[in-house]
Amino acid sequence: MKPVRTRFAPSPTGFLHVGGIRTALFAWLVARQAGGQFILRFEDTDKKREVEGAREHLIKSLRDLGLEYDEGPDIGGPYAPYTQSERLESYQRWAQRLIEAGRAYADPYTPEQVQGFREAAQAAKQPFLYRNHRPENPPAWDGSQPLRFKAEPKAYTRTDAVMGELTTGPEVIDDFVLIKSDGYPTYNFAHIVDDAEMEITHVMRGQEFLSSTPNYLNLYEALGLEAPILAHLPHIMNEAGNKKLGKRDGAKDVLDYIRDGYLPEAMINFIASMGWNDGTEQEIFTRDELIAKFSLDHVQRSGARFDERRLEWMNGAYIRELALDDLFDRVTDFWPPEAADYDDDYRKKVLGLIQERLKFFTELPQLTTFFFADLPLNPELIAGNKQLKKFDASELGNWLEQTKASLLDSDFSVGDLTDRLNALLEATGQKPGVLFSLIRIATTQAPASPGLADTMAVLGRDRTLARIDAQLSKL
RNA sequence: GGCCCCUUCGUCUAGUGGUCCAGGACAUUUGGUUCUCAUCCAAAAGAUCGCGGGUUCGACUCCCGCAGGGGUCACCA
Repeated sequence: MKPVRTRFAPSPTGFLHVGGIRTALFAWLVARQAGGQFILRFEDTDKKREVEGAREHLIKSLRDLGLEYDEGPDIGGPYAPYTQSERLESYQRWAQRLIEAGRAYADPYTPEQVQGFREAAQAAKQPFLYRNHRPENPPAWDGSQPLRFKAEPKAYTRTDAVMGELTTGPEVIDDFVLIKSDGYPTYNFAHIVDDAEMEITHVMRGQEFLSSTPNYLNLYEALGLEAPILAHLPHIMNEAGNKKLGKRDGAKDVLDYIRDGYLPEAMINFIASMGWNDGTEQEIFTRDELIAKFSLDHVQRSGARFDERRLEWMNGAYIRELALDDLFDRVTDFWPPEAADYDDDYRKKVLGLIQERLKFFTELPQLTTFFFADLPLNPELIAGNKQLKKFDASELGNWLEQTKASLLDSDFSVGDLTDRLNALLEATGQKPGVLFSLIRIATTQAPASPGLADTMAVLGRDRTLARIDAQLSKL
């Protein structure tokens, strides 16, 4: 049996959003599961649309998400080059065969003429078919005109690895352009040649190619090639669910998610779960589990909406499972500037306290700044607290004084702090909802914070007492 | 407009003729976990399985029609 070889073949026209990365992911999973190869190929046959820096960006996206490829433009491989603009002789060679077999011909019309045909068809509410205008005696192809495929329209019934059995009639088969007048092949031609030469066994691509597939099948036959296994993936829709996710309406670059502190493994898990599941109730899959359990025939046929809240939940779930040291290494670039003055040991203690609250890393500053710097006193925290606003300043001040007195000779271990806090409850006769709220606000000035004793233990005696004093002076 | 594909809780989905008056997860709501936020635990609410016909003893599951949505009809991929 032939080794499984899959490819991801983007055009360097921009960044990768979740839809694009999912296509890459599924292809990667199929290859890894079979112990085969995953290949990156650049389809840069439209020079007008090319975007500067897109290649590097695409490569970085795959790398950062851990979708390593075995052959590609930057690392080479046995079928190099992996960039279509460097493979022009191949396309010429295959095109020549087609011409000799009478299956390709020069398009004698001007673009305006073809556009005229198209508009006429549109006006008549008919689909446009170039072959209705197929020239009887086309000129010899000299490279200055587009080279067109001479199709042999027929019906097809084929099996798609995801969509199942698909049927179309001859009316969808047309004479499409093989090689453009600028000398570059079209996607339609180039991908077929490349996939064949690179011995690709499975083609994963978006559903938008479903309707052109019969044309490709016709070309495979003309070329004497066997078509690879085809898998058309349903679209990922935008949040409103009314169209396929696209860069135009705000689809985010996957690298932006990484920059915001989403974990690659969570991204991968989440993206895989849009349109695929293993038939059980499992939601969280490690990379290795995905590789082991993935199957194209469990891929959904309908489109899925992209729900960022679910991604947040999953990322938080992954963060919680991380060993503290691992998490610490990953958040290096996300600390608030105030943290610069503190050593790793202190930061790690802080991180340990907020780990279960963190959904993505850019939240780190809002969750931790008060551990590193004194926040300005916020009177609203007390005035807006439904438990505390009932009491007047002298009562609150009195409790804070008692707290201070008790804390003075604490060793500030979590255990001792807890004991003293509990004793304070007795001494003041107040409920934790009142006393602890007051102390928590005084010592953090933050709307939310980890447990009181834990927080004070990390803050330490000097800072805790100073903050209580500060609160006292402003009651 | 032609052709193709799709259609289960708000969202992601399980479900391949009976075990489904439909299960899980996210989100939402409520309660508990000595304060807040979060975690965790428990619970609630949430889908007449797009609609209408068949087939069958029996259909979310099979067939037909319709509707809605998406895609495609480029010298873009």
